[in-house]
Amino acid sequence: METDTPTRYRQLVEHLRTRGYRITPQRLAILRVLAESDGHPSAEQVFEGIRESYPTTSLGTVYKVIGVLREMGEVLELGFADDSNRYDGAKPYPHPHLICVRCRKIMDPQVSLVDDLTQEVAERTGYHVISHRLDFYGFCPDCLAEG
Amino acid sequence: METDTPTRYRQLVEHLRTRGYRITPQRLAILRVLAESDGHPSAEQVFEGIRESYPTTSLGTVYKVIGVLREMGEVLELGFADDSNRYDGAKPYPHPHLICVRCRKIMDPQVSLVDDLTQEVAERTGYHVISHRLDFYGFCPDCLAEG
DNA sequence: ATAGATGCAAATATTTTGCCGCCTG
DNA sequence: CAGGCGGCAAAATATTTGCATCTAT
Repeated sequence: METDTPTRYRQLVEHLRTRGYRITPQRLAILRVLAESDGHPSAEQVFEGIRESYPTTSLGTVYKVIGVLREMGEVLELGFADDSNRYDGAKPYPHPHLICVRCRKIMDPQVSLVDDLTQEVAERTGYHVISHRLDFYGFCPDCLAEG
Repeated sequence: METDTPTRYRQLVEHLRTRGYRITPQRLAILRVLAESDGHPSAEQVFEGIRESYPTTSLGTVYKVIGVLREMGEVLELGFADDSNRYDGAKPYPHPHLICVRCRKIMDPQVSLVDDLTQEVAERTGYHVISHRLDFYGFCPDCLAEG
């Protein structure tokens, strides 16, 4: 049910190639970070993660590649009012997020009621619901322990 | 259970006064727009709404007043990745939103399962959940009819 | 060989901040 | 009348775009 990191990485490369995009070292480095990250990195964080393996890549290129992946539906973009955008290339479909207000960690909770809630919204309003963005804010167990 | 517009307007004025903030014509105009709007206006839209009644107010002042209200918890800020931020001064507590992807209208669906979902998230993760942001995207009935 | 990608820098858009004169309390 | 507030403009931040050069195919 969960796609593992190496598989997801190869998947992303393959999808780009299939669509006729060129496979460059910069793109491979960016794809690896996006496939590996479970922490929902910002563009800046992807950029940092690439400096180690491929130091000459520019931030502009990171944005351009993310833009392509976003249009392809291979990356989920999470916008925040205060922070910069965060990206999820591991699970690019809508799913709930749980954000620690203290350490800013973002995790994916496993929940069963999402479909029920979505259906309730659709039935009560007459909308044709096609997507969602469900964020919960709170304190993670680690931060609760630390006080 | 719903606070009507005039009541909410007086409430906002009173809350500002109580906290020691000065009541100026500009602030009254901004508060009226925020209390009246059910459409979740942007700062720019609040600014436009004020030009009619109080043409000399500046956009900077709109941002400053919204900033004060946000810190007081009297306005809910909704950030979007692509769009500018939207503000809800009528119901400044967390609640689900339903956003039409065609006409960009934002409405508040009436749902019962939100608390259940929140509790499920908390129980399954050990987080202490304190807030949420629940957005559903789709086509509103009007846009469905128009094709 | 060539269309497309990179890198750099300038442009854009939104929100925040600084400062001075004015008005509320 | 004193300190907060409004208006204006500059600054700060995040992202997009333009263009010359380079490279994957």
